[in-house]
Amino acid sequence: MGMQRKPTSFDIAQLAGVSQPTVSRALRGESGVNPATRLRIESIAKQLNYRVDKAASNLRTRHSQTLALLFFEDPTSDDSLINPFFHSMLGSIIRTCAEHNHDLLISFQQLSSDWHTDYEDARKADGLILLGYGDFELYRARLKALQDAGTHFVRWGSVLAEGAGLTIGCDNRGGGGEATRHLLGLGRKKIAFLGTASSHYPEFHERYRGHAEALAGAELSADPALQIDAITTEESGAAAAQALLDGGADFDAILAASDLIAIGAMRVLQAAGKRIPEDVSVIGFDDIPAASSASPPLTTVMQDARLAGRTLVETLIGRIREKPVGPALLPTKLIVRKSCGA
Amino acid sequence: MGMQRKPTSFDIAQLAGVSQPTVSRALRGESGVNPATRLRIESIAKQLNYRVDKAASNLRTRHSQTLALLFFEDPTSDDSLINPFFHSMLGSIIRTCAEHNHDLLISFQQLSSDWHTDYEDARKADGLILLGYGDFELYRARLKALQDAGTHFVRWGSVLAEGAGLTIGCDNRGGGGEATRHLLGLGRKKIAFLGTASSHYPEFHERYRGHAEALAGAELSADPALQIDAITTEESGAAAAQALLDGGADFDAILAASDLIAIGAMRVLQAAGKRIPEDVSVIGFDDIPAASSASPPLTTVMQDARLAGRTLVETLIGRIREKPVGPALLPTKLIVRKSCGA
DNA sequence: CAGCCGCTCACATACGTATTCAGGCTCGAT
DNA sequence: ATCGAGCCTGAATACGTATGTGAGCGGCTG
Repeated sequence: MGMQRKPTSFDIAQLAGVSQPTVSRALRGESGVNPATRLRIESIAKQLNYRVDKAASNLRTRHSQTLALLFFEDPTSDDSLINPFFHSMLGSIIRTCAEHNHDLLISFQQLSSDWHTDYEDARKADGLILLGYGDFELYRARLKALQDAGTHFVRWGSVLAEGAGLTIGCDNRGGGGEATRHLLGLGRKKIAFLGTASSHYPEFHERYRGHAEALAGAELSADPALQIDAITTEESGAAAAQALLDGGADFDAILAASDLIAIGAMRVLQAAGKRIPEDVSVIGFDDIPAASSASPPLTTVMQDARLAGRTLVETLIGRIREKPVGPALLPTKLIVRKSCGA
Repeated sequence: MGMQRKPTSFDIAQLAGVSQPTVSRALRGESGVNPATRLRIESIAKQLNYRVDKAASNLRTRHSQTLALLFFEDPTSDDSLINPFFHSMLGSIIRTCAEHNHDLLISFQQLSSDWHTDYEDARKADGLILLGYGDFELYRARLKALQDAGTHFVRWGSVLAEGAGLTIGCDNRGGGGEATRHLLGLGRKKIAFLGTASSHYPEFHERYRGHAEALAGAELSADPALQIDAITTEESGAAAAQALLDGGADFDAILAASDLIAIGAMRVLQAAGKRIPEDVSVIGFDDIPAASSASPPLTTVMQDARLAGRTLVETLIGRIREKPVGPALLPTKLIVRKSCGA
């Protein structure tokens, strides 16, 4: 009842009439412990509500059974916090960690901080999951440093872009291509792409590349005037759409590099009197929850966030255990809703 | 470059020509260390990329500088994962933890598991943050056990409902009242309440109570036929609205116990040909992101999720440090949008 | 009967840090 | 020169667990 000292394996040992190492072995299910002894120890442990002291255990074993999830963020947005696409991934990561008996630490990181040494070096975690969009060139050096330090980590991003570390990502190129072919199939020929196409943003870059390849496959070519930079926020999408309108170029469809961009763009287009999908077909990317409740409901290239989270965790754990693991390219799926006019 | 052993405070001591305790003192900023010595030690530490071993430090100090965030969930929903209202709270919790130099563990919990002994007893965390809706009666015994065990914890919930532990919550009663008075002010008199009003769900119960009190203040009384149970999902809201329609009772407004309920209900009402807000005014609760992008944009009672997260963390840390902290009742704010017809 | 093996267990120790205690040093005052 | 008062520092130790090593014991083989 009162503020007793937390029971230790020594306490149990004494009560069970054995030594502390035997308690440790028994509770960890090691073989070579007499079944009767084990049972006695387990019973006493349960009765005392004993828990292995994680700190002591970590110190002795030199690992923590803990993964750290690091979100990288724009220092600018102090409010939106987590990109909605990562929300469902987060849930899946949490679940998968629990399945594998790992704890999960979570934190935000500025690209500029010295996160690359803060977790595994301090033995807070056995491995790192890196999440977040942002200028890839800012990561590159850090990733290299991480790898040189022998840190275990996986990241969500562009699998094709060369770069240090184990990367899990979806088939951005294939997804971009499929979306564009769908628009072409609807008879659209002047397709704008909203999203930064620079290689500094490899995922968007690949989506754009798939888009351009699909155009080429239809004997068309990507019009530079129809590509407008945007990062993955509604505001940026709205700004891009406005820029597109202001530019005066003719277009009958939009492929947005993310759903947030698409939603922001639709808002601006509708405010400008464009009907969706009659005047302009719109397709997004990600399939965040807001996509299906947008008006009109947004056709989009789905990334399987649940599979993504699971793959990240299991790949990381595999790597920690020195198993042979490699990067993974996850499939995308076109979800057809009203916004493209199918 | 290679797989060197991780440097320890002994390594630094040797290089600096001092003893290990001096290194520990210097790096922890303890007073009573010669400034020159301290500088030398700090320089060597930085050069070796030294990090204090958290496991050893935790073992020695007997605390972990870590908080654990426990989400309680319906075992049923394996997909939606986290209630959207908690998303922004999560971001704020992560940030506030970082500000106070605490790490954050996060996990999902089934109400039935033995979570109440898994974290602080194992010294994984110094304190617990409990989040989640659910039948309060299922918590009650566990909370009592937690408190009896001397565990440090705070929970988000109904501040008014008696129960063990330190609770932070918003003014559900006041918010419910304000929403209903607003509807009355618009001339609505037959206001339905969608949400479980039972005391098993204290937060909804209080919102309902505020609603009923506001009606009483206008010489009206709450019609039992206009209260329909619902939990905080869109599906449940849709089902409740359908039940309301099927029940045949006349109504000209809806106060939903959460935004998700409101959004689900609006969908059903609109499908049934009701115009919002012309035929039915709708007000939600929470102000999740989807509220402002619903059609029509949803009037709602905002809970300040950012303040909530910050308050939870700071209260918990205060409690861990044995400072005088108490429960907190956070203010709500009515956000008027189109759905109520103001 | 000697030697061996398998089964259980206890002894000793290591993990890396933080903290208590005591001692050496410098400096100024007498 | 002596002494006390700080100021720094080092030696010793504890935190609780996991693991390498070896001991006792009974049974078995040759």
